[in-house]
Amino acid sequence: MNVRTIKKCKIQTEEDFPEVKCKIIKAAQELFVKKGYHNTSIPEIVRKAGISTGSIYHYFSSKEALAKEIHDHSVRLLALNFQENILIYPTAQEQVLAFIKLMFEWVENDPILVEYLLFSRPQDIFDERTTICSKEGLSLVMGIIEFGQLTQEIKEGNGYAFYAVLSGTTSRYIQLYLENKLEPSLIHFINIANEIIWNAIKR
Amino acid sequence: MNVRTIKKCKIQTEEDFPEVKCKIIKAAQELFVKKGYHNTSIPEIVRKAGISTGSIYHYFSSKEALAKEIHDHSVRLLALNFQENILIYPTAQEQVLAFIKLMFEWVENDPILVEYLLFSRPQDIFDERTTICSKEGLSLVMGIIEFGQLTQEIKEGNGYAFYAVLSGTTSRYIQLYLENKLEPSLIHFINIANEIIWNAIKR
Amino acid sequence: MNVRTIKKCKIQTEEDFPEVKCKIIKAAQELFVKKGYHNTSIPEIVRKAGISTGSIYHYFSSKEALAKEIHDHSVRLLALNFQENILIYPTAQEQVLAFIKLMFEWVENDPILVEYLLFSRPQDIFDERTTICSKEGLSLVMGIIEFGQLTQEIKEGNGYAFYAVLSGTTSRYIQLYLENKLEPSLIHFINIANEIIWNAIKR
Amino acid sequence: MNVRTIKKCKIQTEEDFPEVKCKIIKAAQELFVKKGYHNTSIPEIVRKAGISTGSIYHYFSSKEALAKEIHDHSVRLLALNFQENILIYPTAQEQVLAFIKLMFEWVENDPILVEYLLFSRPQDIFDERTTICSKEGLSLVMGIIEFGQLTQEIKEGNGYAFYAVLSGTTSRYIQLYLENKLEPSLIHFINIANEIIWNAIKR
DNA sequence: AATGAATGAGTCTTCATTCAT
DNA sequence: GATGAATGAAGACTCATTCAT
Repeated sequence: MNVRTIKKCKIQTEEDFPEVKCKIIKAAQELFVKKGYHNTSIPEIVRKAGISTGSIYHYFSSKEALAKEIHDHSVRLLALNFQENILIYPTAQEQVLAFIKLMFEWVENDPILVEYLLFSRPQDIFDERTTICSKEGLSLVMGIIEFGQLTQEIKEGNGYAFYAVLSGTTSRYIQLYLENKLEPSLIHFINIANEIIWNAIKR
Repeated sequence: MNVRTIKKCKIQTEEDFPEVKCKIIKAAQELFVKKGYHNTSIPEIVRKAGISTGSIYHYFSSKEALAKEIHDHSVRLLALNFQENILIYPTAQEQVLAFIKLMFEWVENDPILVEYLLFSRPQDIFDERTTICSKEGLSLVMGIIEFGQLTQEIKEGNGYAFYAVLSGTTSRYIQLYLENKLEPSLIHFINIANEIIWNAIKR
Repeated sequence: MNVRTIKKCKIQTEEDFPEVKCKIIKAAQELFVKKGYHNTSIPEIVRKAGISTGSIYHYFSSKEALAKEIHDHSVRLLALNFQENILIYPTAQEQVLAFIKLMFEWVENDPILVEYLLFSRPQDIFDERTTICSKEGLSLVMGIIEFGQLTQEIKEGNGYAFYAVLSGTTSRYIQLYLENKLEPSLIHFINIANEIIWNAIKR
Repeated sequence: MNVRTIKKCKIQTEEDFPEVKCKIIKAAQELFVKKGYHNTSIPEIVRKAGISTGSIYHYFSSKEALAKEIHDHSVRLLALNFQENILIYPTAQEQVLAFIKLMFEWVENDPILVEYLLFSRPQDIFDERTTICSKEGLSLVMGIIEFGQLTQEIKEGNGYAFYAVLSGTTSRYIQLYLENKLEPSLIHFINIANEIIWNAIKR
C-alpha cells in the first residue's frame, strides 16, 4: 500500500473565538513551546500578541488557566484529527500509515501545535507526571495497536512494546525534522518510516 | 543472541566532589527533572540539599552555571558509560543490545539522571534548540548506526531513519517504565525491545 | 420623662434618584461599610448592584465621586432627621432623649446607613483627618449641648466634656447592638441610656 | 480621690526584635492608622521604613501577616498595661480612674498605637466583624464593670449599659484630643472625665 | 441610557544574587 | 568555608477608567 492511496488529511485548527482571544492563544502557545511555560512571562505574551495585560485576564483567569485551555484545545484537535483521518480506515495497517501521514503532514502545517503535542511537559505546569503524548495521545495510539492485535495484523504480547515503536519512532522523526536534520520535508519520509515501523510490529 | 550473554553494565555514577557540592547537585538535578529549571527556586534547592544559600554561590557562580555543570556532568557520564559498556563490542548488533541494556539498567539504578538525559529540555534553560538526547546523545547513538551500516549489519540509506527507531523506541520504553506502565522492571523487556528494534533496522 | 411621651421618629430615607443610581448607591454603601472603601472594587459593586460598569461611570465621574455622593447623601439625611425629630423640642432634655431615640430607631431601620454615619473613616478615602461623626455629626450634637448650657439644663464648662458622654455612649450602644450584644432590640435601651447620660450631664 | 494619688503608668512599648523588623512594624503601624490598611502599599512602607521590599517578606509572610503581628503586638501591650496599671487596684472606683489615666497618658506617649487600638477596623483586614476595642479591649473594660457590680460600687443591671459609658466616653475624649479639639493635653481632663463617668455608673 | 471589552498603571510577592559576619 | 539577612528587579495579577457599540 502506498501513501498516495490515502487522501489528504483535513487538519482542523481553529475554533470560533474572539480575535483577541485567538491572538493570545497563538502567541502563548508559540512561546510556551519555544521557551517553556515558566520561562514565558505575561509581558512577553502581551508584546507578541499585541494586546494588553488586562485582556489576558479578561479571557483567562490565570496564566495557568491559559496554559490549560491551550492544552485542552490541542488535545481536542488531536482527537478530532484521529477521528477524521485515522479511525476511518478498516485495517490497522492503513491506520498506522494514516497516523504517520497525519503527524508528518500536520507538523509541516502547524509545527508549533505538533511540537506542543509531542514534547511539552505538562507536569512542569500542571503538577501531573505525564506528557500529553503519553496520556491523551497514548490512548489514541494504543487504540491502533490493540485493534491490530485483535485483527491479528500486529504481533501478540504486551501492546506497549509495539506502541513504543510506533509512537517513539514517529516522534523522533518529527524531532529530527524540527531540528532541520531531515531535509527537505517529512512527506518524503512517510513511506520509509511506515515500512520500518510496520515491519517491526506486523505479525 | 541473548541478554544473558552480555555481562552486567558497570554504570559510572559519582565524581570526586566535596560533600556539600554533591548535595547541591543531587538536590538540584532531582528538582530540575521533577519541576523544571525555571520552576525550581534557589530556596527550594537550599531546603532539599540542607545547605545554605551562600554555599550554592560558593561552588557555582549562578543558578545557570549550576544547571550547566549538572548538564555537563550528566553528559560526561553518558559518554563514559557508552565507552565502557557499548563501544567495547565489535559488532553493531551487540552494541545495539548493549545500548538498550545500559539504558534499561541505568534507569533502574538512577532514574533521575536518566530522566534528565532523555527528557530534559536544555532549550528552556540555555537558549539552544536541542535536547541533550538529540545533541550529545544523538551523536553517540548515531555512531552505532553508522558503524552498523559500515559493517553492512544495518540497512543502507539515511541513518537518521534507523536512529529514530533505536533512540525513539528505547526512550518510549523508559518513559512507559517511569510512568509505571511496564511492570515490574525494565530488565524483562530488554530482549523483546532488542528483537523488535534489531529486526527493524538490520539489513 | 418617658420615651413613650415622645412620638415615633419620622425617619427620612430615600431621595428621588433613577433606579439604577439607587441600586449603585445602595450596593456601594453596604460594601463600603462592610469591607471598607479601598477593599471594595468596582467589579464587586457591579456584581452586587446587578448593573454594568458603564452605568457607574454614567452616574458618577469616579469611584471617589461615588463615595463622596454617598457621604454627602448620608450627612444630608442626618441633618434632615435632626431637624425633623430633634430640634422640634424646646428643651435640651427632650432633645437628648430624642437624639438617642432617633439613632436607636434608625439603626434598626437602616443599619448600614447608621453604621456608615458612626463608624466610617472618611480619612481613609478623602485625605481628611475626621470621621463623619466628629465633623458634621459633631456640630449637630454639640448644638444640643450648647443649647442645654444656655438654658442652664446642662453643666457648665468645656462642652466637649459632655458631648463626649452623649455621643460616645450612644455610639457604643449602637456598636454593641450591631455586634448582637444587646438583645433583642435597641428600643428597650432608650430609657436606660437616656437616664445614665442625662444624669451625667445635667446640671 | 485624685489623679495625683495614682503612680505614673509604666507603658510597655518595645519587644526584642531585630532593628529592621522594628522599623517595618513602626512604619507600617503608622501608615495603617493614618491611611488604612488597604490604602497603604508595600512600596510606601518600604520608603517610610527605609528598608527593602525583600526585608518585609523576610520577616513577614505577607502584608496581612504583618498587619496581624502589629495587631497582636498591640493587643498584648494593652493587656499588659491593664495588668500592671489597672488591675493592681482593689476597688472599681480606683480601676476606673486608672483606666482613664492609662489611656489618656498613653495616647500622649504613643498616639499611633492608641489610635490603632481604639479606631482601627480589623474587619477591613481580617474578615472579622469586630474592632479591636470591642473584642479584646471590651472584655478587659467589662472586667472592671463586672467587678464593680460585684463589689456593689457600680449600679446593677446589664453591664454593657455601663461599659458603653466608660468605654464610649473615654474613646471620644481621645478622639477629640487627636483632632486637636482638647487643648493643651489630655492630662488636664483626667479628673473631669473621671467625675462624669463615675457619677454616671456608680451605685 | 446601557453595556462590557480593552487598557495599563500599580499591587503584592518571589527570587537570584550579594556580602558582612 | 559556611551562613542567612538584605536587596531590588521582575513576575503574576487587579482594578479604576475609557469608549465603541
